[in-house]
Amino acid sequence: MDTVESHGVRLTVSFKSIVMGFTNLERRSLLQELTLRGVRITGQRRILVETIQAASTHLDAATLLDLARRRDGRINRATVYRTLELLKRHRLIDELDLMHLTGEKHYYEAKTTVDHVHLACLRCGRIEEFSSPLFERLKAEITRQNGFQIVVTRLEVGGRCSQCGEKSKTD
Amino acid sequence: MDTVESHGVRLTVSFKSIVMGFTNLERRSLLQELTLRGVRITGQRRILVETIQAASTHLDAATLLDLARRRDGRINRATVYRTLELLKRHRLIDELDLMHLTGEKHYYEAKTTVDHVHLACLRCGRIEEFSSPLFERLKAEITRQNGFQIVVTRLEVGGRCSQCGEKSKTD
DNA sequence: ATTAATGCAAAGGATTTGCAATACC
DNA sequence: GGTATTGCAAATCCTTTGCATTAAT
Repeated sequence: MDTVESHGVRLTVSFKSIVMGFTNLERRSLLQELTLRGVRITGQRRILVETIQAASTHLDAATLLDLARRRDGRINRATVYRTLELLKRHRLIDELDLMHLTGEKHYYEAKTTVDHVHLACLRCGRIEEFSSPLFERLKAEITRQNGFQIVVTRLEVGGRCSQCGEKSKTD
Repeated sequence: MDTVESHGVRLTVSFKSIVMGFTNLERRSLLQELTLRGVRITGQRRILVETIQAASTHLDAATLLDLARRRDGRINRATVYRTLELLKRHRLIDELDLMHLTGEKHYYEAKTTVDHVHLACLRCGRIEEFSSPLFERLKAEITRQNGFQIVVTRLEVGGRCSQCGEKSKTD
């Protein structure tokens, strides 16, 4: 169990045991938390939020728009950006660059209950996720040593994934 | 002494002890390392590189252009971006977002010999730098557990600096 | 003489915005 | 009816590119 505070609302959430990998990380329930915060859920907003929640990869704004339009063709790009802004403001999604592997766009994902690292393979583009108690300890140290109250973290690592590392030995 | 790999070339380079204005992190000598790599140093390139090296803050492209133009008014924006690209390719500078505190631009700094964290105060915009053995341990763990060869890391943390944290108690 | 670096202006990609139209309570 | 959300198109911000010119070896 743990306590999270955001916008003056204090929530108690339970953590599941987490190893690693995109799907194994426990994620926030976006609609539920928006409702708790008294945010109105309109038809389009619901579709966008559900699309992010259901995503099995990190979505950029254009992909999110595409996916959402399969459910409602009227959804506009501006609404996508405005909804992302809303979710960011409420700290329900994280914004990533994924080391700019593909241009300057951003990627989004439902926040996980425990922060995690993104490992971006500079060769094949594969993204791995990794959470670790060491990361939590580092955060605690930052708070303690700098008197810095952490709100959001973003740790991205670029390099060679294990597969590409193997391959390159015979390149 | 340290070993660096870039573009398939492995170099052993010596680091000079450089103390910068904003922290006491030791930074790479950009001109020296470019020379070691056989990169031609033209007049404009020298100015741009020296400007980055001498900077006491994280520079965005527009600011770098401004500063460099005080030394040579002919320097063009395209040259700035091309030089930054060159330095990135050689892993001599790090590219930062600083949590997008001010728009979508990037910030650049001469690489430090030891990776560090950027703490961005979401309230006052202050940037603090922080390096820690725990960060090194986390990196080692990433390599060990995922078989991931780290080339570059970027850890940015957003929140409240100690000053703003104090203030907000009486807001 | 050949190759690399630069200037210029235009294009490009991602995101934001002003305002009118629409949906929600 | 009044407020919040959305569509549309244009604007904006940051970065990149094509091509002609200039500099470097």
